[in-house]
Amino acid sequence: MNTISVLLVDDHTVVRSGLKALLGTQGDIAVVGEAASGEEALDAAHEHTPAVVLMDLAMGAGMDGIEAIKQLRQWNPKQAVIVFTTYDSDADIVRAVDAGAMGYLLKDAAPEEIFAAVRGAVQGKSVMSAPVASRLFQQLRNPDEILTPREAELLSLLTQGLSNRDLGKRLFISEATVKTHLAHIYAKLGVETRAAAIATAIRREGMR
Amino acid sequence: MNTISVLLVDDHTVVRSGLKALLGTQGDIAVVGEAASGEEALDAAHEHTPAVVLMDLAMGAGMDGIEAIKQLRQWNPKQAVIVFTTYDSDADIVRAVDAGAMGYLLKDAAPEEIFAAVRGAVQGKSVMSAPVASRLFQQLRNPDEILTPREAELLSLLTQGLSNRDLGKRLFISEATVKTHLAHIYAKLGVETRAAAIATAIRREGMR
DNA sequence: TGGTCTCTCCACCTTTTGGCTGATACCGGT
DNA sequence: ACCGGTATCAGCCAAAAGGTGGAGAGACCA
Repeated sequence: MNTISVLLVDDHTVVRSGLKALLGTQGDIAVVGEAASGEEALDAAHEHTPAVVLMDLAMGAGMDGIEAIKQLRQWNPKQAVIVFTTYDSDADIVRAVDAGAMGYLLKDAAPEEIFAAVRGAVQGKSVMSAPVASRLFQQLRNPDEILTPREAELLSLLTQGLSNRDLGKRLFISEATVKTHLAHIYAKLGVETRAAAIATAIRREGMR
Repeated sequence: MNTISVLLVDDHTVVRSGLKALLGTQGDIAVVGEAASGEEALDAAHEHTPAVVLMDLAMGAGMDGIEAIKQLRQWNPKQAVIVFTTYDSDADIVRAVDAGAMGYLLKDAAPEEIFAAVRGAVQGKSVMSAPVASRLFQQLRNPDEILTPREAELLSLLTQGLSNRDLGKRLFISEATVKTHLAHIYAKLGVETRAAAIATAIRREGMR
């Protein structure tokens, strides 16, 4: 059996060494490189061509994890990337999967889970922590059930092409509140601009 | 027969006096007020409650004609408004009709045409200059045939929620060019934001 | 040849959005 | 009595979008 080359990407040195030690216990897994930022990750991936990239989403400065995943996959569409992060926000999961992540592990995952994810990734299998999987599943089934009534109301008006100012007037709330609601809506829909939110909402049937 | 009260709105004094003299020759038409801006128009309309408002679309400072029409109609939904302007751009026509204009005359219209428009307006009839009518008709029949191929291409990508930068990259043109195309698209669709353009485009069937 | 249309680009300026942080308040369930 | 979710608002800052006006190149047609 071939050994699986792994690239670790995390801005915390301690996490990297911990992972390295952990993965080192497995005969068929070898850490071939480390990176502390998205930029470094790209360089390292080009240099070492690892079979699997284990990536933290939250990175201090520069390119964030999502962007790094996108670019990794752009450079090599077959690159297996596993997200290994502390948080399990709905939006992050969707965006990571969207960007092309093969797996999604929380940092409190059991060692066996991590090994399984790495081995699965090289075979094209998607492995994710149980809580993550259930969230993703729920999200895919009824994506907007998670919007609060107020948010849905706003989204509906948004599809009419109203500006923040107009939305505020229409709903008798301040522009600041409108912005807050919008930020929440974007996060839940997994988009980052009002344009994309409108496109998503309208195509999501019924809202036309 | 009752005399028809008319409010003139135009930022050019000469145009107002010319119109006033012209309308004065008709026994059944009386100019009851004049305004040089959108704001003044609203005040004057509240004060004089004219049967018909003759409004120039292009007004130097402050509220533009379209907005003035909207507000006039909001205050009194039965207010008859006739647009009396120099230009006959497609977008202006659509937007004015949308805002609730009863008629649309070009400034080179024959006196009889103007009289007819005023008399027609109080009866709820829509009167417009021939060239304007034909444009409007064409626009209503196939609203996007007027988009150039390149513009249609851009609009299609726009509905995917792309940013100007992304659009530029995708089409191999500069962001400046993207903005130019967008401005043209907005004008042709009769909207003023990308959000509204997306909503319009997607709902316009087929583009989903 | 001259006019019109389309596509391309630029600079300058204003307004709108979006990201981030933090705060208050009400409700409902543990 | 405390906590999580919802809804409300503020201020600051950076990025994106929109408005205006101008300009050149190529196509096409009268």
